[in-house]
Amino acid sequence: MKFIWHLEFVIWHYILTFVIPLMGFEINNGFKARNSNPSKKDFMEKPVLEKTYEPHEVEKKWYQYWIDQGYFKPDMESSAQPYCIVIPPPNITGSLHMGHALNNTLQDILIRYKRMQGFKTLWQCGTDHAGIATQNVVERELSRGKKTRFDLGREEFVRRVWKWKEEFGGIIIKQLMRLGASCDWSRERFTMDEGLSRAVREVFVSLYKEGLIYRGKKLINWCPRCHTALSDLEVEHDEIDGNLYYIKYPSKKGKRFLTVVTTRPETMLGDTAVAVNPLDERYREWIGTEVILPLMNRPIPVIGDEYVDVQFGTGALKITPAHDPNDFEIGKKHNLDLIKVIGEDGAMTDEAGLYKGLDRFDARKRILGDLKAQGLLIKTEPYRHFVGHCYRCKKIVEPNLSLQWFVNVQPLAEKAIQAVEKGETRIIPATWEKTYFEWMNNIKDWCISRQIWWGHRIPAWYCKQCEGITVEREDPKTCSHCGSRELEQDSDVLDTWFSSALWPFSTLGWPDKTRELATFYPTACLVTGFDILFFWVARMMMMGLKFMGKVPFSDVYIHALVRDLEGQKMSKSKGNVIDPLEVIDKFGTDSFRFTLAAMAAQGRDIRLAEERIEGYRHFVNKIWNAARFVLMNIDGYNPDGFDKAALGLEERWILSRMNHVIGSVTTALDEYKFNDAAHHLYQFLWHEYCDWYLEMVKPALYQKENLQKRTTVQCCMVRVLKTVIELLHPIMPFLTEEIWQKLPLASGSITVAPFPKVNSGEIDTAAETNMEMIIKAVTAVRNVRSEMNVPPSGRLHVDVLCHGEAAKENLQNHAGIIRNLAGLKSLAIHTAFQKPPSALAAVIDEAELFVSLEGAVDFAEEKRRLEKEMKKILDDLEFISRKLANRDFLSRAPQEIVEKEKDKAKMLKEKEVRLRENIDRITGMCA
RNA sequence: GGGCGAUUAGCUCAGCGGUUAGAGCGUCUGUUUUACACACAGAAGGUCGGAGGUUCGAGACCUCCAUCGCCCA
Repeated sequence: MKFIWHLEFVIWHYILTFVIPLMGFEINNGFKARNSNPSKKDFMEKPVLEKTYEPHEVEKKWYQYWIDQGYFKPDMESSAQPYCIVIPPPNITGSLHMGHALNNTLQDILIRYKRMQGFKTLWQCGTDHAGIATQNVVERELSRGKKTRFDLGREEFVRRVWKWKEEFGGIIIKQLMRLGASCDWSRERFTMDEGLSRAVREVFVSLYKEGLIYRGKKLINWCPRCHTALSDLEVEHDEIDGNLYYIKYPSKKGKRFLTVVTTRPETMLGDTAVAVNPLDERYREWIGTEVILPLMNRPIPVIGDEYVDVQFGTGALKITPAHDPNDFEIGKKHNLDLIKVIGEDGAMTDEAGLYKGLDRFDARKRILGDLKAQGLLIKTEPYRHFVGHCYRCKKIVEPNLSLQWFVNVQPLAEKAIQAVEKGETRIIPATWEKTYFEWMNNIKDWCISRQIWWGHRIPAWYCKQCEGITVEREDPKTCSHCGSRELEQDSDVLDTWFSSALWPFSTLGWPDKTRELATFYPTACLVTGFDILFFWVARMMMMGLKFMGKVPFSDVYIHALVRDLEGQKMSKSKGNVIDPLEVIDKFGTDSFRFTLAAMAAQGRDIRLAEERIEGYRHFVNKIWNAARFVLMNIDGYNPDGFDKAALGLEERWILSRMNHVIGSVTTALDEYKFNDAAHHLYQFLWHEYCDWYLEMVKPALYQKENLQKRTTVQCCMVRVLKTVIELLHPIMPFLTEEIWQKLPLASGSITVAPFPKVNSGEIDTAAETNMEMIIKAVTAVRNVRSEMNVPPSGRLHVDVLCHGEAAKENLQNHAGIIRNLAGLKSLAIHTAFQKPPSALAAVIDEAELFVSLEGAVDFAEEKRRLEKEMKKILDDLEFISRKLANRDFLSRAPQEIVEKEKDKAKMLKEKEVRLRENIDRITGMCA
C-alpha cells in the first residue's frame, strides 16, 4: 500500500513539475484576435516546407490561435441550427487515458464537422467531482501525515479537497487540449459548482415531495474500506477462489443434524433460520422444527421455501437476512428476525457474541476453528464463486442492513424505455438498445446516500423534537412538522452519479431558464463507452425526461473499448497501458487521432499498438509532402485560371473522384462510421491524388510552354488538396490547419471553413471510365516490366492494339500519360497491325499491349507468365459459365445481374482468345 | 444460470444477399524517378471457425456445434 501512495505522489509531482508548464495554453474569453494569424508570416519567410512534418510547434501554435479567436464558442446571435454535445465529464482525479482519448477524439470529430457545416455548435465541457475517488485521494494524502479526515473535521476536510481540486483538478482539461478538443472552455462546469448544486437540490427536493425519493432501512452494499453505501451498479462481481463449508446444525430434539453449506461461515452468527425446498423429500419432515445454531446456541426454525436449490450443496440453506440479499427477501417473506453481526467497519458487532470486535475475515477463521473443535465442520471444499467488490477500492463489499436514501426509479424508467422505443433517442449501434431495455426493465431502487463528506450534502433535516424530516429548497430554520428549531442536517452526501444524471441540462443553466438551455436542449448526440450506459446514460434519460420533459439527446453513440494488442483491457497493474500523452509526444496528435478514427469500427473493440499509430504517421507525412509538392509548384499561380472548358481528362477524373469522396465522407460521418470516413480519405489522398493525379500532371507543371495547361493544373491540384484537407480537418485538426493556411485562397481558419459539398455537376462517369482504361494500361506495362525483370531505366517501345475506335481514341488522346507513367520511349496505337513476333504481351479489357524488348527475351518465362494469367481467366470463366448455364439463375435473378454476368463472360472469352493467340505466338518463339 | 458479441490474408481489421473477397501493417522482388525511403513500382498470401439449412445466388440470412471475450444474476 505504501508503495502505491508513494508512486502516486511521484506521478503528481512529475505532472506538476514537467507536464503542466509544457502544456501552457492560455485561455481567455475574448472573441477578438490578439495575435495576427501566425502562419501567413511563416509563409512569407519560408515558402518551402520542411521535408518532414514536425507536429509539436504546429499544434501549440494553432491551438492557442483557435482559443484566441474564440472559434470554439457558439455564436448565440446566429440563426443557424444548433448542434450540441455534452462531454462525459472526466473525474477531477483523472488523467487522460486511452478511453478518454478515443471518446473525446470522436466527439471532436463530430463537433468540428458540424461546426464547418455551419451549425451553431457547442461542445459543453466540464469535470465531475467523483465523490469517493476524490475523497480517497485526499485521505491518502492525509494519511502520509498520519492523519485521518476525522482529525480534521468535516469542514476543514472539505476545504482541503477544494484546495486539492484547485491545484490538480485541471490536469485532464489541459490534456484534452493537447488532443485538440474544441470544447468551449469558457463554459467549463464542475458538478459541485454553485449552479449545478442548485440543480441537484431542486431535483432532490421535488422528487422527495413527489414521493420518488424516500428514506428506508434496507439491505445495501456496504464498502467497509470506503465506509459508505454503494449502489448496485457500483459493485463489481468478480470470481474468486473460495471454499464451500459444510456445517452441522443439530436439531433441537434428538440427535440428528441438518448439514448446511455456506461460503461465508462468519455470517452464521446472524442466522435466523435454515431453509429447505418443500419439495425435497429428504427434509420434508424437518420443516416446522427447530435446530440449534452452533456457537450461538440459539434455536432457529427450519422453513420451507421454493427458492432453495435442491441440487446445490446439501439442499439446506442457512438464512442470514441481514447479510445476504436473497436471504433478506426470504426473511421478509417468512417474517424472520434480522440480526446484524457485521458492522460498518467490517468488524463483528455486539450481536456476534464471543466474536465481537473481530474483523470479518479473522472471525471466519476463528469460527471455523471452533466448529472444527466441536466436530461440527464436516468438510471444506474449494469453490470458485462471484463476490461483490467495491468498484473504487476493489475490497469485498458487505451486504448490510442500513438506513439509506433511495430513488424509486421505476416510474422514471418507464418513460425512458418508451423514449427509445419511439425513437426519440437512437442508440447507435442499435445492438445496445437491447442491453438498455434489459436493464431498464429490471431496474431496482437506487441507493443514493453515501457516507462520505465530499459531495452534495443531502438537503434533509431531522427534528430532535418530533423526529420528522424536513426537505426544502432553502435551508430550513424550523421543522416543517412541529416548528421546532432543533434541526440537524443529514450528514450524508449524494451519489456522484446523481449530479451526473442532470449534466445535459444543469450545465446549460437549469433550473434557470437560460438562452443556452432553450437553444441546445435536447442536445444532438452523446458519445460514450458502454461501460457507463447504466451508470450515466440511462439515468440522464430518466432525469432529462422527468425535469425537462424531453429526452436529453437525440443520438447516443456507443463506442468501443481500447484494448492492447492481445485484446486485454489496459490496466496499470497489467503494465500494458499506452499513455496517450506519450503517443502524442512521439507521433503527434493528428497521427494518433487518425488511428483512433480509422480503428473505430462500430461494435468492435480497438486493439491498439504503437505500430498502428506509427503507420498513420506515415500518412500524415504523405499529406505533408503532397502539400509541399503543391506549394513548390504554384509559382505564377493564377486563382482565376480555373477554366472548366480547359480541363483535361486528369482534371475531370480527379474532380469526379473528389466529389465521390466528399459524398462518402459526409455519409460516413453522418452515420458515425468514423473508420469509413478515415479510409475513404486515406485511399483517395494517397492512392488517387498522390499516386496518380500528381504523377500525371508533373510534366505539365515542369514545362513553361503551355501556360494555360499549367495554370489549369495548378488550379485543380490546389482545389483538390484544399478540399480534401477540409474533409480531413475534423479528424486531423492541426496538420490541416497548418497546410490550409499556407494554401492560396485561404483566409481565417479551416476550423470555420465550410465543409465541402458534393457538386454533382463534376461527377463525370465518362472521365472515370477513360481514366480507368489508362490506369489499367499503365499497370499492365509496369507489371510486364517487373515480372520480366526489365530494369526501370530501360526505355521501351509499346504497340497497343485496341478493340474498337473508342478505346483507340481514348488511348491515343492520352498517350502522353501512358508514356510518362509507364516509362516508355515510344508508344504506337493501332486498331489493326501485325503483332511483333518477339514482343511481350499484356491483355486488358479494351486492348492488347505489346512491349518490345531490346536484346534477348526469355520466351519460356514469358510463356509461363501468360499461362498463369490464362489459368486465372479460365477459372473465372468456368465459374461464370456454370452460373449462366443455370436456368434458375436466368429466370429468377434480376435482369441487370444476368446482363452483367453475360457481359463479363463475353469479356473473359475475348481475353481468353487473345491470351491464347499470344501464348501460341510465344510457343513458336520458344521452339 | 440469463443475455450480448467475436471467429475473414502472418498480424490488426473492413465488407453483412449479387464480380470464387478488400485495406493497413508485415513479407518478397526491383528502384538515390528533381514532394515524400515516414517513399515509388510490382508480387506472393484467404476452400471467410465447423456442420447442416434457406436462396437462382451466402463471409454475409437461419439452426446447431466449437473456441474466445464482455455484461447481468
